[in-house]
Amino acid sequence: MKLSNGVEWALHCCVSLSQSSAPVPAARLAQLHGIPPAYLAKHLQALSRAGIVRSTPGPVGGYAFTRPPEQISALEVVQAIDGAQAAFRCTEIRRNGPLAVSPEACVKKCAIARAMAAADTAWRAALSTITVADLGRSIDADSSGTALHDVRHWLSGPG
Amino acid sequence: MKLSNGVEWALHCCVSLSQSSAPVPAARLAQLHGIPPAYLAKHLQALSRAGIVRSTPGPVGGYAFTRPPEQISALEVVQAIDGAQAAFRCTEIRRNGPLAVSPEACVKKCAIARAMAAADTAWRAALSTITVADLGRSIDADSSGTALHDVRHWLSGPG
DNA sequence: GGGGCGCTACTCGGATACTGTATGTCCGAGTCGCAGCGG
DNA sequence: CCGCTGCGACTCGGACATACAGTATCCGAGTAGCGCCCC
Repeated sequence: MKLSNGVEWALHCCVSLSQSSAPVPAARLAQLHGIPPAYLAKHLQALSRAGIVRSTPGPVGGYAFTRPPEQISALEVVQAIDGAQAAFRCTEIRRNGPLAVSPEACVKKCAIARAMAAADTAWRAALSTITVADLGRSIDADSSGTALHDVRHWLSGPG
Repeated sequence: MKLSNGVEWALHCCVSLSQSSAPVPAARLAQLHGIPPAYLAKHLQALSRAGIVRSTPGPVGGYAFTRPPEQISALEVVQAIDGAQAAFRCTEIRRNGPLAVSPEACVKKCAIARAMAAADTAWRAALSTITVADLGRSIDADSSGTALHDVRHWLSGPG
């Protein structure tokens, strides 16, 4: 099991975006984080499709939030990039082999799928309690309150 | 993010193994679940390397538990197949770009990595509370108490 | 008849191809700002 | 001097290659049981 690399990029970009009221181009976000611009654009498109950010074309365009960062959970960002489906997918092997379970008895998910689903729910619940604004505050605290200011200043500077 | 298919196979095989005191060959487990024998063998090797099962070569050989199923958690099985490392891996992009964080300030994991690690811990905690014996009991309850008996009987039957 | 030995069949284990997803890149469609021109 | 128009540059968006991990398979090494032969 491996989480797409774009998840990390998207979360960092969301924190950066929360520091700018004006739209920020994908290339500028990529430059800020030192990552491939074209590939980051692909992931930002996913955020756009998920309704987390809104894209604006044209010279002063870019990406901006559709809502305040307090209303955007880390779970939303992760699901936008990685998909909402659970990591574990039951292929119903209980219906195979000499002791196959009858289809009528399979209306209920099998115990193994239930256990994995419960773990998945716990994972998503943990992510849903954290907002982009929380992440920004934590990062700011780690840097003694300079990180967010620097980002804000850099984003407002010359392109 | 996608969990290997072998996780499902391994969990089902563990429940089946818990019903046999004698070693069970990989081919027989594959037949019971209707899955590719050669590929299942690969995953059983992983369980063996993790110390969950013990392999015995020879005509009456096969795989058997090293401990009672009450002492084997679903987390152990999942980690044996999928690896113990977390799904999210921080690539430290905060150290890139024009606002790179100094290496001395990176002794602490960044807030985003901490958030993802917390979610991962919740996921693993949920899995660690469930044992192979629990899974067997749940499956048995779903089938009104016939499933485990059938497996036990089938495994003791002719090969 | 009993013990030793060789053979056979069965098991696991790792090395070897193949497929699908994640990664990375590119170019085209659309849009806004700005400069130039006319009134 | 003001408004309109055309151009240009910049933006996103999806379509196109590549690398790696999961999937699937095979054959060789090792072991235990069984039958046979010898004593």
